[in-house]
Amino acid sequence: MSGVPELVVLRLLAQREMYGYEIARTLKVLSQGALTLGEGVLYPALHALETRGLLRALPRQVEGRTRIYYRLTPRGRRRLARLAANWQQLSEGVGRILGVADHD
Amino acid sequence: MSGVPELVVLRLLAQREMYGYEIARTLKVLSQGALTLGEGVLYPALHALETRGLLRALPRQVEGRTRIYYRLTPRGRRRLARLAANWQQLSEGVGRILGVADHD
DNA sequence: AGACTATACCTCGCTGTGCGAGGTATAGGA
DNA sequence: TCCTATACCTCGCACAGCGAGGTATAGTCT
Repeated sequence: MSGVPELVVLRLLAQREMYGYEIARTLKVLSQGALTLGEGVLYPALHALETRGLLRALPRQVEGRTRIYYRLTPRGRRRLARLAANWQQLSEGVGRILGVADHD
Repeated sequence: MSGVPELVVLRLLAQREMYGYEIARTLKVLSQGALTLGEGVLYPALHALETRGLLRALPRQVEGRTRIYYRLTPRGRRRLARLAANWQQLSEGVGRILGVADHD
């Protein structure tokens, strides 16, 4: 399947550590609304990524609320590279098919 | 989700009518292997699209074998337009996220 | 004749993703 | 007091995607 949520989460965390709610907001802004991860997608995804050893969780108290920051592990970084390459391929493949003008 | 199989099938059929096996081969070639629809994906997808009125089936006998050609209906054409636009948005959104150099 | 490959269709059943809906709790403004 | 924003969470459904397997014909090679 697409694996888009996993891909974009890893990509954001490759730049700097972020917490869940922040990731959701950032994705919405960056993609200009084209890619909105609901919390029912995001949080389970983060937990799965952590369990699989691609992220490390760093809980912190900020202004009376708990934030769980996530940081990419080396394995996570490798995984990101693979997923990004896959996406690139898929994206180009689909683009090529959408773009065929007339092809015997 | 992505809906990529549906999208590319509709796109191919928007050019000319094709039969299942041909669609599979064509996709493989056009996408340069990046997008291979297994028969377990393709045939059920074609049936679903026909049931939903997006395709019309045209069985023909060719050299002793049955081929089922599919042709896009007007509804199918409209559906394709919507899916293509969605894909464009998603693709650009993901691209923007993957491409962020440094953002703070 | 027998075996194998390519063409051409099909179904069944699993897996896992994606997702909405709902739930908890704190801080702060109206 | 109530509502909104922040910040986390889980449950359970729906459904796509996919492999594996099955049928049948035509042609080729041995």
